[in-house]
Amino acid sequence: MFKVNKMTDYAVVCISILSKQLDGFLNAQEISSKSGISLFTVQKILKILASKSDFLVTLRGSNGGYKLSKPASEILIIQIIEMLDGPIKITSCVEGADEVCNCSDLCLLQGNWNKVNQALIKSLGNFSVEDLLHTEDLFALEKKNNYQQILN
Amino acid sequence: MFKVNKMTDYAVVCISILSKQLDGFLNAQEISSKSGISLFTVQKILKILASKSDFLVTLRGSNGGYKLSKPASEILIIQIIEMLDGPIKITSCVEGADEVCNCSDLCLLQGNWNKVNQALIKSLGNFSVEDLLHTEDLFALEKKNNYQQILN
DNA sequence: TTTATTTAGGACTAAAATAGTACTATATAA
DNA sequence: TTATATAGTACTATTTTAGTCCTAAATAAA
Repeated sequence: MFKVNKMTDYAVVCISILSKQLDGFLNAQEISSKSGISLFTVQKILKILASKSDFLVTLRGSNGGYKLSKPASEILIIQIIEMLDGPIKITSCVEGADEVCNCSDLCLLQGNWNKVNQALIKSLGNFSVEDLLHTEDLFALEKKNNYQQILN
Repeated sequence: MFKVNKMTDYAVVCISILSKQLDGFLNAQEISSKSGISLFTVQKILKILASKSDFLVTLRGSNGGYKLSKPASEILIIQIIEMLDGPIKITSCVEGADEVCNCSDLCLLQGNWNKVNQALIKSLGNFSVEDLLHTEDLFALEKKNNYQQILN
């Protein structure tokens, strides 16, 4: 199925919990308790985010843990997907894909999935973690984030 | 990684080969030869498409095979993805997903991935198989297919 | 300085999804 | 009647993802 992995889903949950913590650090155990996600999984995800992102501050030792250095509105869903799921490449025919296209030079479509891929990246780029915390009118959201900037 | 399966990719190749055949049927063996995709795989994909789609005509027996009943410009990529990959559900938290959300009532985001999912579906809905056969300017393509119909 | 605490990094195992192959039944044209 | 080609389904192998665990390093408090 066409989907991101569960880690990405969990990551968004962890980040939204952190976004509600305004002072001090939250440790992995606390995030696990608040989210219902297993401690092992929370640790794994936060380790990856801490090493790859620029929005997570960590502190070891007593009273240590994690905190955000940016508001949830500035953390994009697509960043999280790329950190936990790798780059967005809808098929192996997309430009820059690691694998060699199975159809080699017989493939009629070489490179053209790239158009679809670019459209998906643009779409995903419209959503921040904050956007997932509230139910808003979809059209209003897209118009605000996307259509205006492209058409102006 | 966030991607559709290889079957979808192969399917688009098969359909584009069929779209170039204006008269009569092409059988699985011929499509396999023209595409470089293994015969088993071609057979598997065309069987699925034939049973689920409304654009593929089949004929058994000598000189049988497959032909399209629609031009490639009327066959959408999203239809192929849904036939071979199942419905597009970016995470298990999306409305109508089979699985129960792992975070249960602790999940802050219940249902809100749906916004992202709808945006992806809208994006994918802009592309036909025909669109993948030619290299066009992406902006022109999106403007033609999408923005006008939404903003008018 | 020592100890308890907490993250960092990596390795390993289990589970799930995908890809690939094969077999039998059915339909069709020659 | 026979050769041909798809339909439907089942099975196996491979790959990917999810989940668990272990040791090292850093930090704060005792």
